[in-house]
Amino acid sequence: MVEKNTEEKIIVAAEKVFIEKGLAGARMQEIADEAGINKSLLHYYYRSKEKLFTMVFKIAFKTFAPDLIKAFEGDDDFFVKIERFVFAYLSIIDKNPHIPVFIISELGNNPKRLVDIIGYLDLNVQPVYDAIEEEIKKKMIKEIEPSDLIINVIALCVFPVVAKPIIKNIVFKGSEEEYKKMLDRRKVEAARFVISAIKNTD
Amino acid sequence: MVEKNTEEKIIVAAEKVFIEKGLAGARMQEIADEAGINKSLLHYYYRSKEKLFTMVFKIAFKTFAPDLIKAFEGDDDFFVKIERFVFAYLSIIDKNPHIPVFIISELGNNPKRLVDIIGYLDLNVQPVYDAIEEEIKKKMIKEIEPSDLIINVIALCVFPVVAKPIIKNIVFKGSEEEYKKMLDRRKVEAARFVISAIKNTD
DNA sequence: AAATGGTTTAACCAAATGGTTAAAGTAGTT
DNA sequence: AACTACTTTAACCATTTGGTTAAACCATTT
Repeated sequence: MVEKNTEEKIIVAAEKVFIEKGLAGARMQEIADEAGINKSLLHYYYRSKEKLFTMVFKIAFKTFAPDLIKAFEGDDDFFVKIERFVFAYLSIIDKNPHIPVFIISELGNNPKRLVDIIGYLDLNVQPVYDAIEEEIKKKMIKEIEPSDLIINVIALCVFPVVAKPIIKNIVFKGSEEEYKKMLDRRKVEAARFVISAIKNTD
Repeated sequence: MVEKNTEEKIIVAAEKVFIEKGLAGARMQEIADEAGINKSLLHYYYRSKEKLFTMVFKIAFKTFAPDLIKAFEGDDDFFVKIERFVFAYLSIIDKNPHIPVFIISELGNNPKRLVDIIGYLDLNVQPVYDAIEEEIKKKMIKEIEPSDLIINVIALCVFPVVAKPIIKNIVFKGSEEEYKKMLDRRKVEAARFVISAIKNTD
């Protein structure tokens, strides 16, 4: 048991409830219960549901904005960079498997929310674009739109987790074990798949 | 204006509202308004919100369960099958871009819902597995777990749509046009990417 | 003309919900 | 001892929400 102050306890509880039920489905009482406090105190710290939600959402989003830029700087081989990124990103997802669905759901209900957040994080994808274009110029990889490549890499990481119920039940006939094995395999195989797709064979 | 009976009008209206707001966020009054009827009549046809939602969800899910089996039967070249599937599936998504997020969201909130549905649709993925394994045996494609390949193909189709707000705002800096161009490109490029990844070069 | 099934109106209800208020208690600080 | 910040209790409130009921209306069919 780690001692936590009330503010933190509330955030942790709110995260849990919001991620599980969404903004509309979550109840302030449930968040208070989960935090082991009462509703009055909850409102004492965070004036409204909307404000509390916004905090939680921002935290969740920050956790998941992949640090693409960081992964792609440095002198390492481009393919090694991809391998490292996929492994790192899938490891984060492993630890927080419900966050991607949460973000996608709430952004689906209210895409405007993102506009506020973008300001806080400075996400400049240009360096990654440049790195990809350089590899193309050097004929190390095939011609591809940089944005397409980025989207593909992230898709191969995120989709298996957001579609878990479907994949687990239809592809793996309900086996949690088979599903987990697939996710684990993917930490290496997703990068292999991508590299194999773009590597130049001239 | 096509004349519709009330039952249909309700389903159409319910689809719209549920997809937009989710189960918890949708209001029966709003559905009634959208259908141009009153709440009494709404309950006259569909006794409860939950029942109406279940109907809508099943319809949405059916629309989106990709007909993998159909796409992979026949004598055509395996790579042509992939190309055809990707094109067809992305075209369906084009026409109903909000359904994937809807399914993922609601399944995230209540994964049990899927178990009911699976009975209705007979989804046997075995033939697709077999087809993939045969290609591997014939050394036409590289070694890959069939389930991984299936997941990858669908990920490359679905993810760009479910993550639209993020992709549009971060990758394409808010440009709807650039985003749409990417989706269109993908109808051909996603298959190219996959084929390039798995084609054997021995 | 009577019966039928769909439709409207409008009032109604119980429960839930986000949020408030006020008064009292507690622990540490000055 | 007084002050401060945090915490609890518990009552309270306005609004919303899913759902019901009953009476009347209307068009078609019998």
